[in-house]
Amino acid sequence: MCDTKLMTQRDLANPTPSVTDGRPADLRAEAFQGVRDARSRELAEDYVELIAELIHDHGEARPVEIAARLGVRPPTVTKALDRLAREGLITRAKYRSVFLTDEGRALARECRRRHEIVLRFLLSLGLDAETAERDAEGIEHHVSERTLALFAAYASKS
Amino acid sequence: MCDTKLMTQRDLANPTPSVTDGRPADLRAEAFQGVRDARSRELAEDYVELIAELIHDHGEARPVEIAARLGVRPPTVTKALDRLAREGLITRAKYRSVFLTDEGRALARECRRRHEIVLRFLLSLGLDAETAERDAEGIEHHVSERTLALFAAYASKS
DNA sequence: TCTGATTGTTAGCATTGTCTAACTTTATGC
DNA sequence: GCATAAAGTTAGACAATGCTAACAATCAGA
Ligand SMILES: [Mn+2]
Ligand SMILES: [Mn+2]
Ligand SMILES: [Mn+2]
Ligand SMILES: [Mn+2]
Repeated sequence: MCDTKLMTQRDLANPTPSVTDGRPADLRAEAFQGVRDARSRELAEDYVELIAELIHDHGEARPVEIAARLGVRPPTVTKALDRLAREGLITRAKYRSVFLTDEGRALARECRRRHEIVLRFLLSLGLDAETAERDAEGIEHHVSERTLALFAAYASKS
Repeated sequence: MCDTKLMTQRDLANPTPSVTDGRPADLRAEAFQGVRDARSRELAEDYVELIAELIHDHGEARPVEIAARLGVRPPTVTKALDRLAREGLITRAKYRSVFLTDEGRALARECRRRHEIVLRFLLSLGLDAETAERDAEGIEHHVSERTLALFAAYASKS
């Protein structure tokens, strides 16, 4: 009943399938896949970057401090650190502080570099420091090397 | 045994607790919380933006097409659409195409606007179209209104 | 050296977001 | 109109990411 104006399938059989605004749907899908990949790396990136920073500034990285900086609860950190250890980015012993592996250190350096380029770029655009830091924290995980190069060029030339 | 050089807790009691590079840890945590919030909205944003686009271009939004564009499997779309319906962003009936609610339409418009500003900005910086589209797809979810304004200004003035 | 405070882990729960396999419904083409 | 193809859903698995409550280990101070 009540067959109002519900459209049925294949209502408007499109002669040019899977193309929108010039780009094939394939490429769109690839873009989305890339974003999903980046999202899956975000957490590890923020953790190793923060751990490196804590080690640099305080000599060590303690879970309680990581939790405070990230704004999450300690058990969340425990679980995340277990994952990072499984992925070979950190080493740790129960109830001790956290260490970066060579791989973790390399990733941390890369993340820090990206973070700083993005942050400096936003600041050089005229953004206030707090908003810049907030936006950079999210954007940093989604900028390609190519974009990063343009950001760096703009920031240094301004 | 083997008590090598493992540091113990409170090794370097820091006199200035919870401050790094000038900003209180609180603000850092807020930034991370903001990124987590943004991440939790990403999926809904991409879906409603895509649904609006499909309705505009093809007259309707079918799950199979959504799946193809996003590069995910149909059951993933079914589940996601159920969530969107629960959140009041879309309406749908089994085996039928998807419709946006007023709220969904408003969100879609907002997302499209952000997407386009970010995209145009990246292009005006000199980025190639494909990379720009890829980066914009991720960045769009992490730009504040303030940053967006600067992006728009830069793009129009270049 | 106790002992209380702090730190960290474990257990268990919820949600999200992805998949495959199997099934159902709808559409298409003869 | 039926048979097959296409689209969509359901069921069930799994990993990630968060939480609280409860317990365990460590540290720090008297
Ligand atoms: Mn970040
Ligand atoms: Mn960062
Ligand atoms: Mn997007
Ligand atoms: Mn988008």
